[in-house]
Amino acid sequence: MNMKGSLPLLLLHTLSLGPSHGYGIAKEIKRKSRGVLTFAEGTIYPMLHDLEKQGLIAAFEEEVKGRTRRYYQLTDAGQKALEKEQTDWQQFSLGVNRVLGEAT
Amino acid sequence: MNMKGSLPLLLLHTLSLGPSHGYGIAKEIKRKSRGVLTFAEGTIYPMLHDLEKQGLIAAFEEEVKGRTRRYYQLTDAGQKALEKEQTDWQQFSLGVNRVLGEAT
DNA sequence: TTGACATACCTCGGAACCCAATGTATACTG
DNA sequence: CAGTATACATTGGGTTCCGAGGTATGTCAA
Repeated sequence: MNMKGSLPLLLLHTLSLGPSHGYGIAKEIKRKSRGVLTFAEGTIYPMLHDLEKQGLIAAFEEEVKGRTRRYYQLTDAGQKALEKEQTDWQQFSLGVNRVLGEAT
Repeated sequence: MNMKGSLPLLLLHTLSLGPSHGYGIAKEIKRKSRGVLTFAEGTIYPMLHDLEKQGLIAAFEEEVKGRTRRYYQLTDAGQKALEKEQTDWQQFSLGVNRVLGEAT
């Protein structure tokens, strides 16, 4: 069980809605979580590189306003990984709530 | 924001129901979470020592069946810390679910 | 009675996750 | 023109967690 690391889940899920780039993903996650989940750039970029190395996401570069942006999109393996991460999260979250909820 | 570490929360909460010892706490958490949250002993004991050093829990030893057991109980500071951990968890959990839930 | 399994404590080394700080460079806005 | 946002990245280090290993006693079935 992976007790920690919700970042891969969040990254994968965000990319499942369409291709995006590091900076944009970070802002999306922050916005949707209403400021609760604010991952630093020093966290996002290395993790993105890691997911790419694992083949869960694929990168392509694109010129936007004279600047090269590095976009990422989910691969098939990434889609599978996302599904696993999601059930893991549900299990984990339910587990914690059960421990907190049950009196004995 | 503390993205990780649900263990202190779980430990503190378990002790808030009454004094217990490392091995027993571990089994309790596993049982209540229905096997989802199974922390290894190599995780539990060092964390217990850490919480004690922080003054959130206090230890006392007791003889049980000819064996010395090291019991822990929540201190006042530990009670406060537990409350903080609980709201942190709710925030975090809600945040993740919001990111996963919102389509855009 | 002997071997297996549960109870109960512990440490060490290392992996994974995450951040702060720092650096680079361009675009927009007042 | 200065400040802020965009956009990428790396380095060093802290925290969290686990696997593997060690020690010792109690219980129960074969």
